[in-house]
Order: sequence, then structure tokens, then C-alpha cells
Amino acid sequence: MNINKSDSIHSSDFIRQIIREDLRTNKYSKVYTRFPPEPNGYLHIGHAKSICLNFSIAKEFGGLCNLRFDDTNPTKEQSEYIESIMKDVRWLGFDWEDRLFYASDYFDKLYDYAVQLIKDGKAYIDSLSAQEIREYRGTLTEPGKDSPYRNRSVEENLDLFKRMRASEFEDGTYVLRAKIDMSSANLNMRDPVMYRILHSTHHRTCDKWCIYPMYDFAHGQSDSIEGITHSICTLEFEDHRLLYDWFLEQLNIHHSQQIEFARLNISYTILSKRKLLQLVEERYVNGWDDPRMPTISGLRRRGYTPEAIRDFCERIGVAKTYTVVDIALLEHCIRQDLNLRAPRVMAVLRPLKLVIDNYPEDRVEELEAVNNPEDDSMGTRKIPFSRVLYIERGDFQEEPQKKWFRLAPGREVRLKHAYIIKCERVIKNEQTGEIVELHCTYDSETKSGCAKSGRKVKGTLHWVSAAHSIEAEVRLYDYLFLRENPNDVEEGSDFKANLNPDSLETLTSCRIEPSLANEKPGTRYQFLRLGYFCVDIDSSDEKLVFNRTVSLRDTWAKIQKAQK
RNA sequence: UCGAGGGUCGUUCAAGGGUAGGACACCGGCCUUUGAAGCCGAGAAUGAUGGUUCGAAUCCAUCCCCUCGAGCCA
Repeated sequence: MNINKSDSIHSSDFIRQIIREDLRTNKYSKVYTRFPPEPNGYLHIGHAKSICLNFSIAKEFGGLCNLRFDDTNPTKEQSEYIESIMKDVRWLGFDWEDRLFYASDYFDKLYDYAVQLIKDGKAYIDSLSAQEIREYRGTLTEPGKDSPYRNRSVEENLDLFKRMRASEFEDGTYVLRAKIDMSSANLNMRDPVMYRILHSTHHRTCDKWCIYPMYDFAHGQSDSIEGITHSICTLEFEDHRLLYDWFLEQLNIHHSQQIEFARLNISYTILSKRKLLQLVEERYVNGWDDPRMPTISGLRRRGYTPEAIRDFCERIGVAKTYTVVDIALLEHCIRQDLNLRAPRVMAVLRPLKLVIDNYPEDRVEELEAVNNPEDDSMGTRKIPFSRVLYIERGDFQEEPQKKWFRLAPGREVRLKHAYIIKCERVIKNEQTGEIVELHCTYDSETKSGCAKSGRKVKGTLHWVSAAHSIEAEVRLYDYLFLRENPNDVEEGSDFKANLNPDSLETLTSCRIEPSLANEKPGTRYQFLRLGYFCVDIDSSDEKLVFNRTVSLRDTWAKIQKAQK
């Protein structure tokens, strides 16, 4: 058996292995997949995993992937969500071409399938209330019992079903159920509801219907109608596969193979549409695209790239094990992508005035700065240097800690792209003791790029020229939740108890170098020594607003932590 | 308790009878006009117990642990 050792059967995730085997044995001759969201919320990164899986698999095997909205519950679904979902899938870089479908496209067909099952004696109309159905269903350990209406005649079932459709009955008075086995150990097989009465306007079919199929009666048949070969879904549907298969067998129609994989979980993050909706509705965040949200739209606004998200989805792998992926991996992916692509600029978030006493008052130099040391083709730009600058407040310590090699009284540092300076004097507010200004001298021999610029100092600081810099607002984001597992709470409390009160910090008096003026929303930069930032849509002509996508790795922060 | 599925470094994914490997994280070093990036290195795992076998993460048995399941949600 060692002959096949290098065979690609063992070279990728279990789903691709199954598909390869299905192709080899001619179970299917082509590969069709689908991404089937319910339009009841915005897509999040967990969906991205599924999107990447389905579209990538189709592409790899020369097949196609459809986009299909699973819109069988009009009480929860809205067109707004449809729009956002299509936008997000496209933004992620996937194309369903002309294959945009809706489960609601199949309502007529589904109705016919239901009639067929009634005629075959495999479905019946139940008059039990929802409460009674629950009671009759039994429990995990006890079998259910048959509904007293289970043996209505085919004629009566047909008649009742027609009248359900014809809007003769109130919501909840009747349901259509499959006649399977009330004592099955699999609860899904205990005569599952196929249709319920819902007098609710559907976002697409409007008021054409007042009965709607349940997920179990819609999904498999929709797959079948579209000729899907591999219906990839998450683990919680594993128990439904028996029912999925049952309907397709009874109906004797094209049978796609359902395959389940483990959904994505990420530390410090919640990926439940229901809970995300709650955060939005109860205003814990500013909408679905709040940059703290794990939604695609939130990540996009935050500055994440589709490439980074796709890379992440590849790296996390596909398996059936319950897992929680370290959010550090997501951060690594975006850093790695942006490192190569984002131009470097200088921005001072918490400005501290610095005066170079021996630099002429009226002098302004245009210094050359490389835009990206990782990519020479990104060129250079000029930045103004003058006597009065701003540096980062955090880059000065009056009484320096161990291993500190930034600025301190008497110490020298390099100003990036400029000169080496030495701190001569600290000016404080006499009342508060707050440091308000630093006075330094510069060494004119040490200009960046010049022959004698080779002198080494330990620290290099970013800076902006006070007179030339422009003001900006910068929003710093931290994890939305304080705990790795946001659902880990005391009895009687819920995930909201773990919300991080400091997940958003807004800095309004930041100074950025003038080359950034007039940038468009979405533009991404590395603010030197700080992190990756992108222009937010809240920016106006008067003021730029930046989101911090992710900070740079911070070794100094680790040293500080270790010193404590 | 019943059914389904799953247990491999801290995390995640490989290896499917033949040297347990990668990535992220962590730690150490080199380099550095970003304490970034990059480069080099280290530590670190087969849930347990038996069995089969020359050889077991892989096959068998028993046990333990985790996830999901009792919507007219998907």
C-alpha cells in the first residue's frame, strides 16, 4: 500500500479527499458546490471560511459554486442582508457569475414535492399545537409518541394542505409533517415539520405564500434541483443528514452528498449571528460594520484585506474537531499582507512638542523617505523637517527604565529619515508637573543618507513637523471581549458581561505628515513603529479619521511586561 | 441517561502499520535609521489502560473527556 503514499488522496483536508474519491469512483462526474446563507444578518469571518471552502473547491476541481439564499423564513429575512451578503462575497474575491439562486425560487417545486409525499402516504397534516408537538416528541432518552392525527387519509391531508396554502387557517393551526418514526433515536426523524403557516410577507415572493417550508424540507431539495454534488455544511447539521437523505430518497431525485465540517471559532470573538445582531440592536457597537465586529464588513472597514482573510481561511484548515483558533493568527495574516503592501508614513498619535534649539527658526528641509523598505518600486517621498516637531509622548521617559533606548534627558536618538538629536531640557507645567515640551540639539553631520550619517544610536523615533503636520482622528481598537471565551460567564449572566469597555479608544489630536492630506477612505498605511491604519469612511474634507487595523508586534511592550 | 461526531506540541492543521512534521504563539540569538520586517535556533504533543504486530497516532477492546441534538430557526 506504500505505492500511493505520495498520492494526492492524502494531501489535503478530508473534504477534498472525499471529493477526489467520489470523482475516482464515478459517484459524481463533476463538482458543484454552493454557499447557502440565510439573509438574516451580515456575513462574518466564520462564513468566510465556508465561502472560501466552497468556491475554492469548485475551482480546484473544475466545477462551479452557486450563491443561494436560504430564504425560507420571511419573519427573519430582509433584502438589506441580501445586498450586504452579495457585496461581501464579491469583495472576498469570489464570483457566482449568473448562478444567483434563492430557495424561494423553488417554492412551487417544493410544494409539489410535499404533495407527492402526501400522496405516497409519507406526510400528513397535524393539528397539534406547537406545544403539543414538543410534548409528543419525547426527549433525548425517551421515544416520542404518534400524533392522533398521524393517520389521516391521503385525501384529507391533500385537502388540508391545499387549504393551508389557500390561507384558510391561522398561523400555527396546522403543520405538514413527514411520517417517519416517532421513536427514532435521531430527533430529526420524529416526524419533522415540513411546512408551517406563516402569514408574513416574504422579501421576494411577497404575499404569494402563507405556508413556508422548513430548512430540512428546503435545503436538500434545493441542492438537488441545482445539481449540487457536495453539500458542505457545519457540524450541527450532522444529525440532519439522515433526514436530508430520507427526503431525497423518498422523492427519488438527484442526491447530493452532505459533508459536515467544524465551524470557526476565534478567541476573544463571538461568531453567532444572533449575538452579533444583539450587539448591533442594543448599540453595544456602531452597526454591523463597526471595525470591532468580526463581520466581513467590519473587517473591511477596519482595514483587513480580502487576501489576508483568504490566507487565514486557508491556514486554519478544515476538520471535524471542535476548535478555537487563536486570534493572533488572524492578526498575523493581516500584518504579513500589509507589510508588503502598505506604504510607510509618520503619524504621531499622542503629540509631545520638541524644539531643536540649534536648528534655524526659519529653515525647512525636505527630507527623502522611502515608502516601503520591503518594496523599492513603491518609491520615495519628501517630508518636511523643521525646528519644532512632535514626537510620541510615549517615546520619552524622564527617568528611563532598564533597556529603554528611546529619548530621555541627556540621551540621543535618531529621528527617522532625519538627524540624531539629544535631549537637553525638559519643560513642565509648573502646576501639574506634566511634561509639555522637550528641548533638544541636533547633530547636523548625521542627516539621513549623508556620508557621516553612519553613527549608531540605539533608538529611532518617528516624528512630524509641527507646522506642516495635519490633525487627524485615530481610532484604536482592542478585542471586543475580555475573555478568550466570551461565553464563559457566571450563572445568570451572558456574553455581554464580558464586553471590553475599552475596546474603542478615540484619539482626536493626532498629527500626521502632510503627504496624507486628501486620502480616500479605505487607503491603508503603516504608521511607522505603530501599526497598520486605514482611512475611515467618517473622514471629511476637514478631518481625516483613521482606524487602526492592527498594531505592529511590540517587543518593547513584552520587555516592559517582563520587567514588572 | 439516548443518538451523532470528535480527541496529535500552548493553539491549529499534517502524518492512516515504518524517523510524529508545518504554521501561529512563546523563548533565545543575529540583523536593523521601524524594539517592525527578515534570518537562525530552542522548547513543546499522539486522552488512559490493555491487546494484535518485528513495528501502532494509525488496527481491536474497555474506559475517560469534549462538541452537537428535544424550534412551527437555519
